[in-house]
Amino acid sequence: MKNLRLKAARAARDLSQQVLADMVGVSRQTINAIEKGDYNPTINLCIAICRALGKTLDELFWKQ
Amino acid sequence: MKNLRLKAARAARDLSQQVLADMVGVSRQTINAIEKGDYNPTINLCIAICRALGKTLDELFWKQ
DNA sequence: CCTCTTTGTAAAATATACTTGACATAAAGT
DNA sequence: ACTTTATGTCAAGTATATTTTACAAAGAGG
Repeated sequence: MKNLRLKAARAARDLSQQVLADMVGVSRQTINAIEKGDYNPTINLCIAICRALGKTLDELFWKQ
Repeated sequence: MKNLRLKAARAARDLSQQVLADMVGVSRQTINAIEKGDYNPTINLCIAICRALGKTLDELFWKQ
């Protein structure tokens, strides 16, 4: 399923997928795939994304 | 660096690495490596571990 | 002692996260 | 019209997460 919380948090900071990808050191396609929900990123990448967006793991990646 | 919060949470529930590994569907070595801090598990595995131990991502995997 | 459980560790193989390069589309600006 | 930016998607390759098999050491209990 899509990760809309991530998409929203990125939008709230007005960052493109490309810019966020550069900030965390991965390719744009990786960010796109995570938002699309295709796969299963590593925890270190999730943490880097959270830091870039000023959120925590629970806020962006925890599934109730 | 070691993940001592994970080790402590597992100890608090009196689970061996093997039993936790079975609960979340990975090998014992994978749990051992995560506690040892060798590597970088996927987010879905982290979530499964959190569920098994009654913790959240922030409690076990967030780095301040 | 002996056995069983737990943990630590290692090497080789397999599955999959992630990259690179590319193409398509839609929206915004000139 | 043309260009630029943002997003979506795909296929082939590379890096690495995870498995399997195996061995060693320490502690608990019989």
